[in-house]
Amino acid sequence: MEVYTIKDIARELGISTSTVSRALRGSYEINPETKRLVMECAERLNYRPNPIALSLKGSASRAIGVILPQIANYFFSQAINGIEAIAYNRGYHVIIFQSQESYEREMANVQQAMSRKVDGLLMSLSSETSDVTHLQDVLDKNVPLVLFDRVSSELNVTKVVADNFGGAFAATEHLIRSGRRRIAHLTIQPWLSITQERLAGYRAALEQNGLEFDEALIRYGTFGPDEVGPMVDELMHLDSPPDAFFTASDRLAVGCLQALRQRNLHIPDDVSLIGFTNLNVADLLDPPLSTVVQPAQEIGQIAAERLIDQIERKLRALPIETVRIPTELIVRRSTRLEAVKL
Amino acid sequence: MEVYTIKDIARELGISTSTVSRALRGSYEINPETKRLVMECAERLNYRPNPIALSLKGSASRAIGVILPQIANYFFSQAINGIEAIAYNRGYHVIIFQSQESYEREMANVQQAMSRKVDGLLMSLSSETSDVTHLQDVLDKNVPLVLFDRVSSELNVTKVVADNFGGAFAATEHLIRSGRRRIAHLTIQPWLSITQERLAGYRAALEQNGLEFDEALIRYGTFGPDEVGPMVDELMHLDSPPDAFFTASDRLAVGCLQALRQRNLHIPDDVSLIGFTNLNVADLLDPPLSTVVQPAQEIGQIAAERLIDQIERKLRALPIETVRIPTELIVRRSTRLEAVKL
DNA sequence: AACGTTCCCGACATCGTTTGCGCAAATTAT
DNA sequence: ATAATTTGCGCAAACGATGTCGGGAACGTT
Repeated sequence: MEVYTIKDIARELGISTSTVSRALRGSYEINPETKRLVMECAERLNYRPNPIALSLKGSASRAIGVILPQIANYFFSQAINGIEAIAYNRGYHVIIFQSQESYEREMANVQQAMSRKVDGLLMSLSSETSDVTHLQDVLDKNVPLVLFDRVSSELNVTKVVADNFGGAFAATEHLIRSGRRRIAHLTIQPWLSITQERLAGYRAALEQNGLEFDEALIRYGTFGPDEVGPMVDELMHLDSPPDAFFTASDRLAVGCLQALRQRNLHIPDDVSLIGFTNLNVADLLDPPLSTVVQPAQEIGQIAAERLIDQIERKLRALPIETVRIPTELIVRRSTRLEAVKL
Repeated sequence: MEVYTIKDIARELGISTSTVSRALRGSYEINPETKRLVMECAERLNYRPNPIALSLKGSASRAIGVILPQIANYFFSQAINGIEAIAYNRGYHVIIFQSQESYEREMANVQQAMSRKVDGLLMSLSSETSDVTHLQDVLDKNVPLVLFDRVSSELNVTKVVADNFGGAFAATEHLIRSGRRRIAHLTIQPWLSITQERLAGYRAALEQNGLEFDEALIRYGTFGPDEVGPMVDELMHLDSPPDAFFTASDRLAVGCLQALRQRNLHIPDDVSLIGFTNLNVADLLDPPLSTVVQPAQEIGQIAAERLIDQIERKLRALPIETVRIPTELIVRRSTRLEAVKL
């Protein structure tokens, strides 16, 4: 388990380190025979180039940085899984940073990732982030950047997102078709791309079905603890309370389910509930929760692929684009009114 | 957002880099006035030492490596959360590696972590790992190592674990007290420390309550997909089938719940179910799931604290010990027979 | 006046690797 | 046979920071 350097190989073979280095990277100006010897020796000693030294030199560190709000979250942990799988296959390490939904920490994370000389950066923005100059700096330094899930329209980079509009549209339309008319939407910070897209899908479904969009039915969460209960209370005390809840995240869906049950509101008799979530136990809940599933792992995989493509073909600029992954509507009992009649 | 080096400060102040370096680390042999100037300049330029260069030099990299089987797992993602919180507070970065339950990958991860010159290593063993010489190598190189959750008795290092014996004992006793006599135990690979401890707790509870330990009621999972259904089928076709299931992990608990429901076995009328899990939606399941909760985040925190303590007080060897964090039994409807009578 | 101490600070080597340049030997062209 | 080219390889300088020397200036001591 000793760790050998290029020097060891050089000494072993009685040649210079430059020659070893060039031989290992297959330079044309090295004698094929020498190359063979070097390769053989490197193999024998189980030589692995020191990533630290490489990074310091400014060349590839074969590490990509991932900055996201929270690891302990169904969506993100699955996304990381996808990222890690691709990165591993293509020979990259993943260095993970959590912004904890803080703009401050996100900026610090970016700086640290840069000083660790990552070859590229994969990010999902914190909920506090509205200014993206720290990311523009990354781009200015020519470090590839791919955004996923929570993206910013102000940056001209590749983005990988779920079809938030389509998912929200489908969820809302499903609720309308099952007879709901007052559909509340619990969502997160309004300036986030995903919030806006989901809200737009929700609104479009309402309007295309001849229903009025009512701002009073929208609630914006802040990732605080136990914030869903009060929101539900407020909504249920409206003159015209909601008959359905459409939530925009894992946490909100679970919180809402909990709040509704605590208040003895029966689902789906009193109100329907549908979530935008990656909860893999959704069908084991009481009642089984209808959801719009976003393929978190796939989003992570595609984001990682795009990033590594960019890293490796730096010269030939790859097209900047927004990849939109379809979501899937899964109807379960929490929105299935007929089921109640059984 | 420019990034400055020690050279920039040296040039700015017309002094040498050595002086700047020493001034920054408060060496006694630098004129207080010079120190002040350097500090001030560093502050002004927002100087941050380059972690890569530090690592190369062999000194602290202020990064700790975390190697664990899977990120997308309730327990581990919460543990990472705890680790990251402590690491961040104490100025360390966290580099995460997933072994994907593979011994091969775990060894590769260890090598990579070492070549990235992490200051210390935090590990939970893959389910394939029985040989730990790769970790002994780490210790031989004087790199601090702390194991958590899945630990090995063959290594003389600090370990942080849940009270697996106590938790299993409590769960089993609870089942016995509620009238169960044939308690099946679904667990994971038998050579893992947590498996053995939980099994021992289960067995002790049985024997102290005058019940026979029956090997036929034990099933060992392998992290394969959909493996729980067949296990349940086998058990229910025994001459004397179980009247309760005690599962050793998140995945098994959820899988078991699903399997039992698919087979129309009513919980807890037909069989009770209790899990050893960190599922935070356990009380929203149908039925709400009794669990032994292990404080994943706390385990992560304590492990990180111990590791960083070891890193920073390398000289004075800290005591090696096994920290055992209490678990908590939470009884919900899945094991509450009386509740059925409502 | 000559010597020994302190006090500050700079030159240089170092970590592992890459890379520009140059140099000798081997090969080809004249 | 001499000149021009090619081939194969080594030297040394970087990357950013630290640490080992050692040296000059300003003291105090005989």
